[in-house]
Amino acid sequence: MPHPLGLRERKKAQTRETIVRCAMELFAERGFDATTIADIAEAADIAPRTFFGYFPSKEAVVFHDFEEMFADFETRLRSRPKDQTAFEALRTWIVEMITRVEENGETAMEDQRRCLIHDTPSLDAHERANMGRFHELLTECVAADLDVPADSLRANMVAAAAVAALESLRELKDDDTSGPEQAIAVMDEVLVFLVGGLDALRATSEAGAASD
Amino acid sequence: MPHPLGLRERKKAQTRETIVRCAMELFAERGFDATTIADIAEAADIAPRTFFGYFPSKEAVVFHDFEEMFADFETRLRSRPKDQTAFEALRTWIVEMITRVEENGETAMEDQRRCLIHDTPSLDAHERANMGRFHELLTECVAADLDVPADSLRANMVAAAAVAALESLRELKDDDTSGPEQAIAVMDEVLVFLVGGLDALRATSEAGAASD
DNA sequence: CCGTAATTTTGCAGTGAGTGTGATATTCTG
DNA sequence: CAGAATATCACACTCACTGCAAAATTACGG
Repeated sequence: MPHPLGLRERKKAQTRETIVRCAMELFAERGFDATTIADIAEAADIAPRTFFGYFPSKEAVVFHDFEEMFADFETRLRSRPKDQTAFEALRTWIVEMITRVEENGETAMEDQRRCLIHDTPSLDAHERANMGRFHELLTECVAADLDVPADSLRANMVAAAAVAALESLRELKDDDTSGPEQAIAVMDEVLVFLVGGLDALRATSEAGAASD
Repeated sequence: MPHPLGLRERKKAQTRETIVRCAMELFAERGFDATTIADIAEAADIAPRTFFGYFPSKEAVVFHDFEEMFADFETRLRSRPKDQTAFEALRTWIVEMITRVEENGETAMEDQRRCLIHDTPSLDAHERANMGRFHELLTECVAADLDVPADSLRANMVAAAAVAALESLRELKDDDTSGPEQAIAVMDEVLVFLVGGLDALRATSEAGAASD
């Protein structure tokens, strides 16, 4: 048993990577909309029909690692120790994510991808849908932390601010030498904001209850 | 001069309304994806090609009033009195919007539209892109209010929470007899949260500056 | 090493959104 | 009512994406 995976699995993984690499190169060269499936297939040396055996749509190539990433986050979030808040879990995860990207020297690639997404409307919409999933998941867990219903406004706001910070981190990264330090600083700032806001809400609701 | 608008303009407006009405009926009956442009064209008694003279895409029909709405909000926001915050302008606008919809008895139609958007991925993505425009605009104006750069984290968070409230309002509306009162209550809660959060940030930055 | 079953790749035909173009019909202007 | 402006339409096209069945590839038992 010399191989951890059979020939089939290895070839599939390899083809998938080839598709991603070729597609991203073409997108960078001539833009997302100006690149056809046929172009990608030719560059990756596969039949156009085969592309759809690997990805359900052209957009999916750009977000090829999202499902994995999201699943990882969800697992960590749901299996976090009882004394850890959802926000803390998010912070830890983000720091690890950034560290990993920098270790692998993928910063340039990530930047390029962000630009592509930013100036292609259909990709931008897709990205927002992805962020929406983060938002939903976070709302649910934040609600549990705060011991309020999952559709409550404050859980929703807290999650929204956290997601905003996440987006803000992406834009910040190409500014200068980032490292995880800046991310930590940002998340700390968010935490102060959220705790302050929640305290204020608690204060007014207590005052309201006292005056009743 | 018996007519405020020429025959042409009137006919165009009428056709546009017919398209919207027919399309929304079909969407409600058989779903968005199961309805083709050809179906809509037949129902509205126009040529399929003519549809695209009125709307750039099938999705655009569902959001037929967004551009107008957004432009209205932007105007109000940018021309608001100097002593009014962006958040106050948002609150006023929302209350007017809700009041108008209820006066016209369009609540049922709005609900139906929300459902359609919610369970059609492509529409959901489009909706999120629209909300993104609100977010950007609000971020810019909130930043001006707070006297911080437009790409600063706190302006972004404040705007994100405000947008979250906006979304939260839509889901809340079909619960029971809503009226503008609930919207006002929600916005007040958001305001408490935001002010509390911002105060906390100010407090820590002052403490940090003092300890330096 | 070989046959066969499982799986992957591929070609082909088709649906549906959206665009460019030029002809035809309608409305506006003088 | 003639002619300019504009709206509608038919036609042909590109491209994303799907279903299907044949062909190629890989895995496995003997």
